Amino acid sequence: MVGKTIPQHRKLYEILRKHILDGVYKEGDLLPSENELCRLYGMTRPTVRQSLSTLANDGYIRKHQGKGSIVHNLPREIGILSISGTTSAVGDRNLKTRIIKKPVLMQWPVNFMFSLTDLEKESGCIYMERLRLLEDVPIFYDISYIANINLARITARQFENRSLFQILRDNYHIEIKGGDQRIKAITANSKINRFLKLKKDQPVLHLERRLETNNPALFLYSSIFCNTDKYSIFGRF
Amino acid sequence: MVGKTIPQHRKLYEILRKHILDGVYKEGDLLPSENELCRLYGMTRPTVRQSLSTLANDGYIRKHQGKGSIVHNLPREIGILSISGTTSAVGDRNLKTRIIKKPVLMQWPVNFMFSLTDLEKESGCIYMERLRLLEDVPIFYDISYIANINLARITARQFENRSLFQILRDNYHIEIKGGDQRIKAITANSKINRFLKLKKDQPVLHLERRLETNNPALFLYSSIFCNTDKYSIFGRF
DNA sequence: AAATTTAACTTGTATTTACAAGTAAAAAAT
DNA sequence: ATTTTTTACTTGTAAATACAAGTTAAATTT
Repeated sequence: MVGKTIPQHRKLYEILRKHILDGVYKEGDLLPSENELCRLYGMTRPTVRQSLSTLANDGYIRKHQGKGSIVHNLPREIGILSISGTTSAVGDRNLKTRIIKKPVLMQWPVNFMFSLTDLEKESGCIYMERLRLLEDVPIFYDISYIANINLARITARQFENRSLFQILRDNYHIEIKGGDQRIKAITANSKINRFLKLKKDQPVLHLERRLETNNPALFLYSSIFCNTDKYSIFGRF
Repeated sequence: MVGKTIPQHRKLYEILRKHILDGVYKEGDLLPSENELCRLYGMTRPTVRQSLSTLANDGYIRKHQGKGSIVHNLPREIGILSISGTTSAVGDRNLKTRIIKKPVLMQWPVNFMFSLTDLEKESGCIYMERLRLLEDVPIFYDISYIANINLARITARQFENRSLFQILRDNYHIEIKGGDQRIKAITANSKINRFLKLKKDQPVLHLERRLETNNPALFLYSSIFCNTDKYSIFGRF
């Protein structure tokens, strides 16, 4: 029932993306030509072109008419601007998660940062707070809100060092489709200051994000406080 | 010589985009189906699909298999995250530009924020500083750097209340193709403080951007300080 | 009346074919 | 030797076709 066939263009996308990330194709390299990829992977050109188009959109390559597709695998730093989750952005390697408040079911806050649908308001809100550490240095303080729509037993699950996205995907078949966010520079309150181990009056990046999922009624909200002293937030467009 | 034919899929993209921005299709509306667009504009489905795919990538619509393409024209606030220039992002209406330092040709700063090619280093750098005001409130302090490559007489041009991108497009046929940026929350120095009329110790958003153009050797660099007290930086992904 | 099935839509995937346009290097002419 | 032209690549655009898969509402059955 869950077993869906993965389209060919997606397969090739994943293969090429992995090769780029693994360094098989390096920054500035030309990818094999479209016709060559057709031969190599037994696909037709429109299919290959769809893979390359997605790669270009995601910033992994840049296409040049008459020349080819050039790898553009910049160091991504903390790329949470264009990529869905903190985990996939940084790369799971050195990012640890510490749960500050375990997920609980509660009412939505008054004057919530985004406007909510009636269904969301009725369903109530699953709330949690997590601290994300990069090489044992606290970088993100992450407050998450999800409407309690078809998420049975979620408050009982194990969140430690596991991505929220991963849990939603594995247990509830929920995928992130896109979203939008607002960014501000603020002075943190004492609680954020304590958790992020900030110096006095150190400015903090504040992100308010609304993520859309494959369930049109279900959104993920998060309020993220980010220490940008050592690391930058990085994005491509 | 400059007159290039615009592809059909691009034409349809522009038409639909304009209709969305003008409110012909409103937030939540279904666009005409792909087959209907084929009939309406005399194109085949792959061509129509290319237009819709670009619209979806740019965040104007969201596609749903079996349902259709749904308009997704959120208010974009100050969307300089995903859109190329400050002007196009905010909408030219209320954004004024005040020149602080007129463009001059100079050497690149030592320890420049991005790594430069040898050609860029040799060419020297066109430097300028501008203040951007939204409804007469200073919002952005914008420091721009461009390599002096085929930009004859640029230091003599009129920049007041004209987008840098517009000048480059109109006079030099340079288009922005993409780019990347880093974002930090910082405490501004006294100069930035003065121009942005900040309160004491008010945090400021700092963006360092590198924009790529249709000339593979030419990049636009800018260091932008942004007062996010009243407005947020906005982005879609 | 309610539940189920069917039919008529929608977008998604994929192939095949053809030519246009840009790039770069080899070949030819100067 | 240098310049120009040709050639052989590359990606871009576009059409015609076919079927898969998701959605919705009408038709049918229960």
